[in-house]
Amino acid sequence: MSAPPPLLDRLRTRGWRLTAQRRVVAEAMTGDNVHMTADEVLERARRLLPEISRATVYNTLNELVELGEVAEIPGPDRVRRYDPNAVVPHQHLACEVCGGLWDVHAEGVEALHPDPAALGDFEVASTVVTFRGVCAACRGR
Amino acid sequence: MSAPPPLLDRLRTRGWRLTAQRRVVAEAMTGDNVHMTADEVLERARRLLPEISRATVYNTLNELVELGEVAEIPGPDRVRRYDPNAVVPHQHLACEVCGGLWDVHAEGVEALHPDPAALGDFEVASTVVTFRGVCAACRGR
DNA sequence: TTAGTTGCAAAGGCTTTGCACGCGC
DNA sequence: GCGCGTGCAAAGCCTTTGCAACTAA
Repeated sequence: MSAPPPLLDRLRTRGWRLTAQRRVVAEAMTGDNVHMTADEVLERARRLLPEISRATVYNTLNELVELGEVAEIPGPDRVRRYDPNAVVPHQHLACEVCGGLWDVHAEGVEALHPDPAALGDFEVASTVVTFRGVCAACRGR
Repeated sequence: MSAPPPLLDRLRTRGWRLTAQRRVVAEAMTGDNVHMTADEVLERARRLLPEISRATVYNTLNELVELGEVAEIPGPDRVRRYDPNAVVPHQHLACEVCGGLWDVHAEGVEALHPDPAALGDFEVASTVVTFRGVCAACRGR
């Protein structure tokens, strides 16, 4: 059925100061199965607002991450990717060759718990599951 | 009791060309101090062989990863960490504040499988599970 | 011998920062 | 008007690379 409220609506509600740049970044992040690098976000944002700067895209992405609206995904390469779908729990397929990322669902994630003995005073906030391997495109090469 | 399965022996068997530098990197990776950054490996290696260069440490670590003897762990920060324990499956606790990593074991990892419908032609090689949160030391601040 | 390894320094790629100007509220 | 947001360029950090000298097998 209906998805959670659009990113921009959620942000407005939270009193986020709205500028053309921020709107455009949020718009660039909208959509399904989107896992863009900061550079890809910049590229998309520039189609809507050509004067936007790289620094602003980085600033805005970092804020969205801090607000918990967007998730930062560490992948096999060192490039950060951003997942607008932070609200809906899901897992990822990560290609070790091209660094690409795709959403996937897996069962049993909630059942995973670290051994309490080894946990000590570590406070777990989230469980990240990633299936690493090689994507179809990279296998063809 | 029995000596740990020496990384160096495995490598020799595989026809790895053995140099002082490589031996020292392998030694630096041995032990319980298990999730070092390249810089930390360099520091330890230098205690044993002061002339070793940073580039050689990077080269050697990358080789060990390619050989499957060491695992590269992507964390919340962009710094790569190296896990000599690649042979024994285990999971990690990752501190989002300081970037620290600790081994932990969790049950049910083998039972995780991505939804085949979304998998397509992606070939899964391994399943990575990380519990993200805040470590005891960082919570104290 | 000789192919593979090392060290140095420089380059590379991604991200952050300092500061002056501009704009939403 | 005030204070936060933006843009630019430069710096920062981690990692890789080019190349000449060296060395294990």
